[in-house]
Amino acid sequence: MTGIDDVARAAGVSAATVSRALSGRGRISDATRARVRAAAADLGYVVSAAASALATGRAANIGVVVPLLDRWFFANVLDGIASRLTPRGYDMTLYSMSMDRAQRDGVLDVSLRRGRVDGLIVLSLTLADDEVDRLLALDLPVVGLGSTNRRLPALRIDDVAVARLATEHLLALGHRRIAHLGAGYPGDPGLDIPSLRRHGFDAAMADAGIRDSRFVATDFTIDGGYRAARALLREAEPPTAIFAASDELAFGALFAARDEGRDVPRDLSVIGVDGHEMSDFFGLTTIAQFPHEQGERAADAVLAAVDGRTELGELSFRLVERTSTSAPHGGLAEKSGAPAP
Amino acid sequence: MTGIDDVARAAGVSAATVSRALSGRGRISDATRARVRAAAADLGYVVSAAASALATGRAANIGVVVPLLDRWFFANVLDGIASRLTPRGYDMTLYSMSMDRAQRDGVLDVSLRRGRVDGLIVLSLTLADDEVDRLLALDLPVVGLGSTNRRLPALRIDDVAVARLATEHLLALGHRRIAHLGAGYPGDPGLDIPSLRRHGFDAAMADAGIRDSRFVATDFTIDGGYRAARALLREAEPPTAIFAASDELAFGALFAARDEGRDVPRDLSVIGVDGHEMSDFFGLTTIAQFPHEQGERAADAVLAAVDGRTELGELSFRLVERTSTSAPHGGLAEKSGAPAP
DNA sequence: CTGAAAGCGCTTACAG
DNA sequence: CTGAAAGCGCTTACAG
Repeated sequence: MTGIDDVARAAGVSAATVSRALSGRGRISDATRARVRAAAADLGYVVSAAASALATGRAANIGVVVPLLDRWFFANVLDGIASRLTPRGYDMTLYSMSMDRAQRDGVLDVSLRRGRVDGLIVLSLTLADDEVDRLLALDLPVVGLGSTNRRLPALRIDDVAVARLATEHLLALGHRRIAHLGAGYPGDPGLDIPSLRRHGFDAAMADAGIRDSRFVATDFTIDGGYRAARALLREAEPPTAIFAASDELAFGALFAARDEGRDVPRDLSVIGVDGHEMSDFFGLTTIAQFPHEQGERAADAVLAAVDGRTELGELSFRLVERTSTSAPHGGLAEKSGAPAP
Repeated sequence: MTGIDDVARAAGVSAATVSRALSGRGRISDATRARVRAAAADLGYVVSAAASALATGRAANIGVVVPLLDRWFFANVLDGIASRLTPRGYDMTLYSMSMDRAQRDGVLDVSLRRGRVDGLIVLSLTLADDEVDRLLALDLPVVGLGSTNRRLPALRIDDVAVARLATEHLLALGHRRIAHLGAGYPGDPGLDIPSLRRHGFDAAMADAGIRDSRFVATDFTIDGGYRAARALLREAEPPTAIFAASDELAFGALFAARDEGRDVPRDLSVIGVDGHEMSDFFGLTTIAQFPHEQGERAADAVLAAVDGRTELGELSFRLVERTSTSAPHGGLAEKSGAPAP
């Protein structure tokens, strides 16, 4: 590998000068800088990550803690993060926090303590309290995204408002028997995303004077949504509308409706959350959020944090109406307000 | 940060001994090793990645070059890779090769030359010839996966056989008017995956004595499949079956059939390639491959390559029949061989 | 503006 | 089996 001394020799200067010319730090004459850069480009020299990291204490690398790596939402966030990190010379190292206890411990107690990263973006939804402690003890700038825990500095969406918006959309259409598909974590303080969405749902229903709302906890997968919705549709008095806490859950509900012979939206309205790339094909009404942009903002935020600045804030969302929601079939009597279309 | 000297002091030995005790390299007494490890655990000491990399020349990190980061297939491969790397103490750094020329150059000429990784897994489908040159010039162990270029050592699936299997499935059902949805790269040597699949398709059709097969090039997305299939279905003599080169293309074809009022499989049979997590819900017949397992094998292969060993080989695939394929409607006359079911 | 030299935190021949 | 010391390839006060 060609090293800094090779470049110094080629440019007729010292290694110190090469370092200054390439990093842009310290004073150096324009002529020298140009000569050194030309020599470096010529030799295809690139500063060694390890040596530079050791000397400066900066790794030029951001760690991203991800939950399972295989969900659509996270793939898009990652792409957004990469798009902002690369141009600024940062690499991105992934740390997968699976369900396996030993694995999680390894990430928290070993991998992340190797000093390989300057900052962390945490995408993991479900961190135990002691895991948050250990994350914070790393003493690394951290930015949570979609984070469940209030103790983590994070970029957040107003999940209560998201759920309210979705529920009120259904209520405005005239639905009264509305079921919510989400998740429930035992022993949770109730401030995680699924809980917040459930709160928003409950609040909207309460405001509408409806007491008997249904909630079903399942996992955030198509299959989870499928099983939960299928069970609901087989009840004596099935809901006329489902508010699913994610688009993937909603897809499952759509497939369930199909397999139970229900027409959407005539027999069942379905609304999701995410703005999944496939939601348009399903005609799914959803509360869209923007994962790619969220990734970009998270990247900017960690980089700011690495420089000692704070750059957090709220993330945006938007109702996207499509064909999976309408007034309940034969339910005009239930509908207060606007006349049927 | 607690360093090696802190541990040495705590254990009453030298830094050299601590290093040996923790790395497992070099001879050391069991008692000393145990004492040192206890002290390290006690202090929460973890070897600095930068210092260790600089001293040994090994980064304990594998780079993964990915195309866009937002396709289902790659997300699963990544998960598979991570599952094998982490337990062996390796981290995984992602390098996104987008469509942007400057970005790709940055990855090849700068990021990957920083010495941050010991080996590379290349998932990128479309590398130009000079990009492969530069990749090879890195002088790093490389393992391609789903790789387009024959000059890259890679784990491969027999794409010609995959396409043959899919096409022959359709032929065996009695289809004659079969269209293939794939991709075409201009100026390509014809050994990339889409081309190989097309070759397999052509060969199977030729063997069946069919000369007028249709091929449509589009991009490997749901939307690409949707647009291509929709156009096909509007032709005067639409195909009775579509072989899509990926499940996402196939999903698009399924949505197109729906929007054109065609029943699947009565009016149109559709077969894909991948075994996408949603294919089951769509009832999509497909040639399944196993991305998670492929990721695991790729990880094992780079790690072997880092140690100077070669561990490549062929990847497996399997026909999974579901409800999107059947004999063509009213097409029994066309069917040669077995009687109708 | 530029160079010599110390130092970043480990690892590993080399001695013993 | 263990320690002292050189060295990995940079960066950055410190002089000049």
